Amino acid sequence: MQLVEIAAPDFDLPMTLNSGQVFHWDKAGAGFVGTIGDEPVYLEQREDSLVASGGDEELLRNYFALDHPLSEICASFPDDLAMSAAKKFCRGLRIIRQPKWECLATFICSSMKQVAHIRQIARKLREQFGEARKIDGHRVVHTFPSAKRIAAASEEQLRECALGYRAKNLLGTARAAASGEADLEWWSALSDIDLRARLCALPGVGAKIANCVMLFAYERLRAFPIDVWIERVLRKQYFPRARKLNAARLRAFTEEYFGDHGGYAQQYLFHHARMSKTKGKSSGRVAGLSPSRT
DNA sequence: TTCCAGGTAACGC
DNA sequence: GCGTTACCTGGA
Repeated sequence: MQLVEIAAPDFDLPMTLNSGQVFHWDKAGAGFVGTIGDEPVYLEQREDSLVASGGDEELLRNYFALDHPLSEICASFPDDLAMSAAKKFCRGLRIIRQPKWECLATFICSSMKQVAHIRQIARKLREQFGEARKIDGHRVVHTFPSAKRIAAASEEQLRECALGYRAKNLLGTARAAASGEADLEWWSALSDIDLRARLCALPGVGAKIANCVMLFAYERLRAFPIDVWIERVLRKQYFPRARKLNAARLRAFTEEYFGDHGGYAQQYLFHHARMSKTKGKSSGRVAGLSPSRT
């Protein structure tokens, strides 16, 4: 088999793949199997390098954003307790560059779902509508179905992938993307404001999902998705006594406080909060923060 | 078993 | 504007 080894300093592969930005990588041996675009790939981290079977160096470097100046990005984070703890915990976590349609479609499926379930839905969509590809001639993975392929399915067929009410939204968005009415590639040229507006006009896409897609597929590193995890952290850390704090105010705060790399800061806070919660069984609090009062 | 989750969009005030 | 509610499903 053809192995590629590339230098990958300041990079933590398992953490990056398990941080809730991408949902299709499966553990396999000492590494992971999945796809980058339509390329089937096996990946493994060996100290400061990334070893891959399938895919070339350029593809890997681009997908994992190995060119992001991580230390500079981290240095630009605001200096506070929650941020420092998250920064320490998430060393090597990178915001990757995902294919636009795949990212958009996956996040439409994510609403009101936990990570484990999003993974299941993504897997079913791939198995049902994607194409099988072999890695090293044996291990089979499936590509993510094109917008055209999803658009050709019926809502009923999509519901069989456990999408529930999301099926209608996914189908609507797939049709818009397949017809060219929503030209995801062309949208790269838009400003953050305009891009967000276009995304939010698609069925099943609100502010949160639009921000996820902007961050994970359009490399808009300021985009700051606010979900229930992040909201808990923000409230606890930055507004401990605020009685009323609506979405608009929260958004204004994150925009100003976290700045140009807000998306990275968000991802670090998010991943740290999730991992702290699920690790210590009994303590339902976020590590590094004060316990919640009831 | 029952509850509710990493959200959106429609509705009522 | 702002808060409330229905929408599907399966894991805890």
